[in-house]
Amino acid sequence: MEKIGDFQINSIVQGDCVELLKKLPNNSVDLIFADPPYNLQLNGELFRPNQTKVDAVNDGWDKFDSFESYDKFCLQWLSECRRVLKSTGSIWVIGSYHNIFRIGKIMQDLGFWILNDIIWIKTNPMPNFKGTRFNNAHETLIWASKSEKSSYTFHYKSMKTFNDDLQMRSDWYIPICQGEERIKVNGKKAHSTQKPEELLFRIILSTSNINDLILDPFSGSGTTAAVAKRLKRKFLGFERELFYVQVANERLNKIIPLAEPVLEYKIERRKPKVPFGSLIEKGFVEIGEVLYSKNGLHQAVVLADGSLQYGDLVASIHKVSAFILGKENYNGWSFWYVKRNGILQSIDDLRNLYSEKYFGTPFKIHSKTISKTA
Amino acid sequence: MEKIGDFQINSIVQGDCVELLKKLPNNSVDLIFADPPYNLQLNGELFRPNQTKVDAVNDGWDKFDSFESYDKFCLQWLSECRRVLKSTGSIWVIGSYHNIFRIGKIMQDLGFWILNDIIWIKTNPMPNFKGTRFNNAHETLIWASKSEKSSYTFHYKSMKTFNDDLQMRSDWYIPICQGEERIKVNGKKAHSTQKPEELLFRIILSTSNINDLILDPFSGSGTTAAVAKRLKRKFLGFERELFYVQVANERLNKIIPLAEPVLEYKIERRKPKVPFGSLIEKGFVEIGEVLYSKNGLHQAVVLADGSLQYGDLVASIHKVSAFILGKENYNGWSFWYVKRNGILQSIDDLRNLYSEKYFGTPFKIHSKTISKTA
DNA sequence: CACCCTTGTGAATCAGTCT
DNA sequence: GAGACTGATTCACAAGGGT
Repeated sequence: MEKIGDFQINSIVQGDCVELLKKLPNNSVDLIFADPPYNLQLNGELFRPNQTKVDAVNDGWDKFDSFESYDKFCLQWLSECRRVLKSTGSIWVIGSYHNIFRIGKIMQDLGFWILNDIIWIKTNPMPNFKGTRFNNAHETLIWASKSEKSSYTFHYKSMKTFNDDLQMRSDWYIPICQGEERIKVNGKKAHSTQKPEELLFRIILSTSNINDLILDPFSGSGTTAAVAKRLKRKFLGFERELFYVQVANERLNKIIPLAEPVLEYKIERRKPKVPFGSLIEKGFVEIGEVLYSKNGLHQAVVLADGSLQYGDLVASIHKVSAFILGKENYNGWSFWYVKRNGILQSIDDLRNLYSEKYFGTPFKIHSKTISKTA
Repeated sequence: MEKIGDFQINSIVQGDCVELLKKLPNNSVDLIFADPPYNLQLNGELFRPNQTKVDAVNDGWDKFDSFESYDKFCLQWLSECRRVLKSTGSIWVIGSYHNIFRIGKIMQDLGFWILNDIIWIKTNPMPNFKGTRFNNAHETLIWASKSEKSSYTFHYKSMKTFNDDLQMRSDWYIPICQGEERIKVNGKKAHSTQKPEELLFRIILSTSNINDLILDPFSGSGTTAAVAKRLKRKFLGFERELFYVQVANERLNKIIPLAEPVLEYKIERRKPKVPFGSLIEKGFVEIGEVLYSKNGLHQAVVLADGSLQYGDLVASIHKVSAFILGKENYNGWSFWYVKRNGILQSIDDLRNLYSEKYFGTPFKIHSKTISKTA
C-alpha cells in the first residue's frame, strides 16, 4: 500500500495533529482542509485546545491567557501545515468570529497568501433564541496559497459551469448538515460540528486534481476523507479522539468512488495553441493576402513569416492591432478578418477550423494553474 | 453649541484620527463606526477584458510598509476608540480579507467582545476579470461591545420588524454605492470607497438611540454623519484629507432629519438561486446520470463539475441545450429532464424541491431605497 | 413613452509561456 | 531569473441615445 512518511495513504490516524504533522515530509501534500477547535466558551467552562479543562476562577485564567494559548496552538499546527504543503498546493481553514480572526492573522504572518475568504451562508441556521444579537447565519473559510508567488490549482471554468455560467462568488449557500447525512450513534449526533459534504465537494472539486493528496489535520467525523474518496483523491486524516476515528472509518467503508471519466475536467481542456504562422503554412491564409479590421477601415498585408505589414509598421497580428487601437496590448485573433466570397471571416474562426481538422478531439486534460510573477 | 471635549458636536474635524481621538474624554461616545484603510497591497495595473483600465484604489492613505506598521497603526486607533467608548456603547469596523483578520485579532486582544461578524454581501460586485479566484463579493463587519460583561444597545425587535418579522441574520444584501447616491466632483467619484447609506442605516438603527453620539474616526465622504443626522443622532467625524471634509460638509448641508423613524429601506423577499451544481452536491441529480430532452431524442451525461457531456461537446446545461436548438443562448432549466421511476421529471422541478427543502425560511435579499434625501 | 442597445464602472492583493 | 511575446478574460446596474 502506498505510504506518505510513516503513514498509510487513505487512512485516518489517531493522535495529536501537531505531533503527527511533524512526521510528514516537506512539500508532500496538495490540499489541506482544516476545521480547528473554536476555543468557544461554553457553560462558563473553557477548554484549552488540548481539551483539558480550565477553571476560570481558580486557575487565574483570563482572556489573554486563553487567546495566548490558542494562538500558540494555531501557530504550531499552521506552521507544520505550511511546511508539508507543496508550493503548488493550497489550504482551507474554516472558523467563526470566535477564532477566524486570530487564525487569519497568524496565516498572514506565516507567509500564507490569502486568495479569498469564502462565506458559507447557512440556508437553515439555528435561530438566536435570546434575541440579543443578529442570527449568526454563516461561517468563514480562508483559502490561501503557500506564498504570494506560488502557483495553485483552481478550476475556474468548472466552477463557472457549476454556477450556471456565472463566475462563482465568495458567498456559498449551503444547508447545515442534518437528516440522513448527519451521522448518529445511539440516536445522538456522533460529532457536534459535522460539516456538510456539499461544502467539501466544492472545495475539493475547485482546488485539487484527481489523485492529489488531501490532508485534514482535524478529521472529526471524516467529511473531508469521505468526499475525497468519492472524488478519487488520496487522503490522510489526523484525529485525536479514537471514537471519531472509528466513526470516520465506518463512514469511509460505505463510500464508493465515482468513475474516472465523470471526474475529468473536460471543461478546462485547452486546444493546442495554433500560431498564426500555421494558418499560413496550411493555406488557411495566403501569403500576401489582405487582412481587414471588422469595420473594414484598417487593412494589412500578410507576410511570409506571419507578420503583418501595416503602412511602415511590420509586426505580429497582436502588435499591429494594439497599435491601431492605441493600446499597450491586444489580442489580434479577435481583431482581424479575411475576405472569403466577399464576406469577412474572423481569423479566429479559421483557427478553429484548423484545430478541428488537425487535432480533432479529444484534447489533453488540463487544469488551470495560476502562477504569479514577480 | 454643544461640545464634546474640544470638538463641536455634529461636525467633521480635519486631522489625524489618533491625535484627535486623544483629545476626547473617556467614556464619551455611544457608537463608533470605523472604515479604516484596508492595506490592499495592489501591485501593477489591472485591465478589463475590453482593455480598459480598472480605476483601483491607489490612494496614499492606503499604503503601509508592512503588516507590522499596519498593526501598530490599528492598535493605536482601536485603543483610543475603546477608551472613549461608553461601557454601554458598541463599535463597528468594516474590512476585507486583506485587513479584517488583523483588525479582529487586535480588537479581541484589547478586550473588545465580538458580538457578531456581519457579512455585507454585494449584489453587484466587480467581477474577477482574469478568472484567477472566486469573485470577491463581500466585505466583513465586526460588531463588538466594550468588554465581555458590558451591556449594549441592540434594537432586536425593531430589526425583526424591519426584516418582515424574521430575525435579522448576519448576512446583509446591499448594493454597492453607485448612481445618484455616489458623490461626484467634476464627473469623477469624490471618494474611492464611499459606503452605501443603507449599510449605515441598519447599523445606526439597530445599535444606537436617538440623540446618541456617533463617532467615525475615518469619516471619508461622510456617510456615517449623513445617516446619523437623518436618524437624529449626534455625530462627530475625523478625517485627514481636507478635500473629503469639504465633500462631507456639502453633503451634510443637504440632509434633512427625519421627523419619524420611518422605514426608509424596503427589503424584498427572495430565495437564493440554486445553481445546477448544488443539485449534484446534494444528490438530486447523480453524477454520471443521463439527462433527457423532453421528447427523449437528446441525451447527455452529467459530470462532477455540473457540466454535461453531449458527444464531444462538454458545457453547461444552458450551452448544450442552446447548441442542440441551434440558438445562441437557452435556459437549460427548461430543456433537461431526469428519469425517475421511468418518468421524465424536469430538473427545474428538482430545483424547486431543493429550494423548498433547504430554503424554507425566505431570505431577505435585495433591498432598495424607497425615499431619497432632499 | 416604452423599449432596446451601447457604454461606463465599482475597496482587485487578477496571466502564462518561452527565450 | 528577467524580459519578451502571446493571447485569455467580466457581472450587475446606471445612464444615455436611438428607434
